Amino acid sequence: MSPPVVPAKDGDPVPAGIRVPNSFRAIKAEILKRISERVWLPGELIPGEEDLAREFGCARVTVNRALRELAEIGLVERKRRAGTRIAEHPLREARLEIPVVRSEVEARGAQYRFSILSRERLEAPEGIRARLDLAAGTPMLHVRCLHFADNRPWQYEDRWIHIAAVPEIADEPFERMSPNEWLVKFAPFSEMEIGLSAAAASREEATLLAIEPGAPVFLFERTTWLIDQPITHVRMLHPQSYRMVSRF
Amino acid sequence: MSPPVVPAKDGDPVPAGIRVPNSFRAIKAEILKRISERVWLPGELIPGEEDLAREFGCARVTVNRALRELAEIGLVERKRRAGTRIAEHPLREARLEIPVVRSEVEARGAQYRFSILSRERLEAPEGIRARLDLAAGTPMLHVRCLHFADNRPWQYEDRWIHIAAVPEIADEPFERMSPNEWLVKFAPFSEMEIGLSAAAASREEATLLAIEPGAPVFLFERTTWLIDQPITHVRMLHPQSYRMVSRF
DNA sequence: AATTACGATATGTATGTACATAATTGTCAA
DNA sequence: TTGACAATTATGTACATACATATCGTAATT
Repeated sequence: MSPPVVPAKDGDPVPAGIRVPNSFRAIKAEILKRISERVWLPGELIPGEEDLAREFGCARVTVNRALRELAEIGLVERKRRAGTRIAEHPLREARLEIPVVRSEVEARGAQYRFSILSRERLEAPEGIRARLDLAAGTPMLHVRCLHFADNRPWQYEDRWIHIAAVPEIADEPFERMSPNEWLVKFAPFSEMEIGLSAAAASREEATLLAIEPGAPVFLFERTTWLIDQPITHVRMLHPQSYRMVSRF
Repeated sequence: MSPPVVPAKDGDPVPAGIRVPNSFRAIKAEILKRISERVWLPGELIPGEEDLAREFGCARVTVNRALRELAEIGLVERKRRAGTRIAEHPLREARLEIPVVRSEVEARGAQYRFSILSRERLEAPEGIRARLDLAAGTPMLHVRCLHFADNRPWQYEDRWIHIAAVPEIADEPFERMSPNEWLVKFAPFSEMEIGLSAAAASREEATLLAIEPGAPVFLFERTTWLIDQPITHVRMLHPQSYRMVSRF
């Protein structure tokens, strides 16, 4: 079923006052419904904006917005001349919240504490520089930090910060706030790349995390930029017991 | 610096033809720039849409769209009456694409192949039942499957399917399509829970993935529901070389 | 003092219109 | 057959305008 969302007349200038607000949401919902009820099958071309607008009794722009937002979450695919079609592989995406370590630990009812292992200004190694697209000799801050939950190692953090992008950090001692928290608070970013993988703990990492060398660790890497200015690259290592969860 | 994005006259009906397209992107960029250059600091209230529209020489709706999209990625916070302010804690979330194994392998330029290790109808063990919230005795389909990239083991999949939720699957031999692909194609879901962790390969898993027992593996678990009907629970095991990436 | 009512205000959304842009299709010529 | 080039078309975006809605401050009421 698909009753017109708006009972408006057809093409005449609407006499102001009978507009139905929020209809782009209603249209979004209706389209979603048609997808889930298999009225429109994956891969199928759906009617054009003009047609849908006529069917729903609303403006084309309104349909446009509904479809645009559905395209954003990957449920439909749109191409100019070609039209809109239901995504073949509803390329679903999970939303992973990027947590502040402290909140994450505290959310589990554990006591949070961190300790700075090292903090030095130096040039980043080739690999890091390449990832951040920075020239040799760029001054960077290297901070290594251990996070605890109830005094048990929770995360080992190895971070490189592009000082020029966050000049205030040069004098930050990280006594009260971990680098993680500091950056979240004072260094906004617009782009981010994350990588998730499993790895075997090196001898040093194993010692720090109080596990056996070679034991599996969960590796979470993150690089962030503001516009195109690299900010920081961080490797976060968790012992095997860690589990990242997301539901939606 | 902030030259007006559009050189349009002030308030008179624009004589059609001198509009600047894409200006909402330009405005977005300009605002991002001001954030990154700390013209506007975190927590600060920025001018209203009306003001910005006047400054940029464009329509309020255009500024609205720019700001709306910035709010979507969490860089600014907007409240009616209260105005727009730069986000204090750009509490961001990463979007992890949930791929179809085959596409994922092929996207890396490798050749995809899978093989079914086992396929049996039986009752699920307690742990799985609990996770899916199903009663003892519920008939389920248990499928174990190995996915290859260029003939090297890529993923070991251990899946439980709630037959009542997807009755058509009872007779599916998975000869041409892997369970993963079949479900993606024919079993829509509305809710999903994913878990990411690192683990040590058991002897059996190690044999299947052609790695050493105890070697680190990347474990990706997923449970899906349609409304509140459980569909499937799957454990996907990747050898250490696997890396899940997301950028935006 | 606490509660309620109300007006002011910034953002939110809908509409008709106009033009922009990408991609497909058809046409014609080499 | 092929390559170049238009014509076509669906989506993409801009704008002026109008109304919707949430929420803050303030004034009136309890």
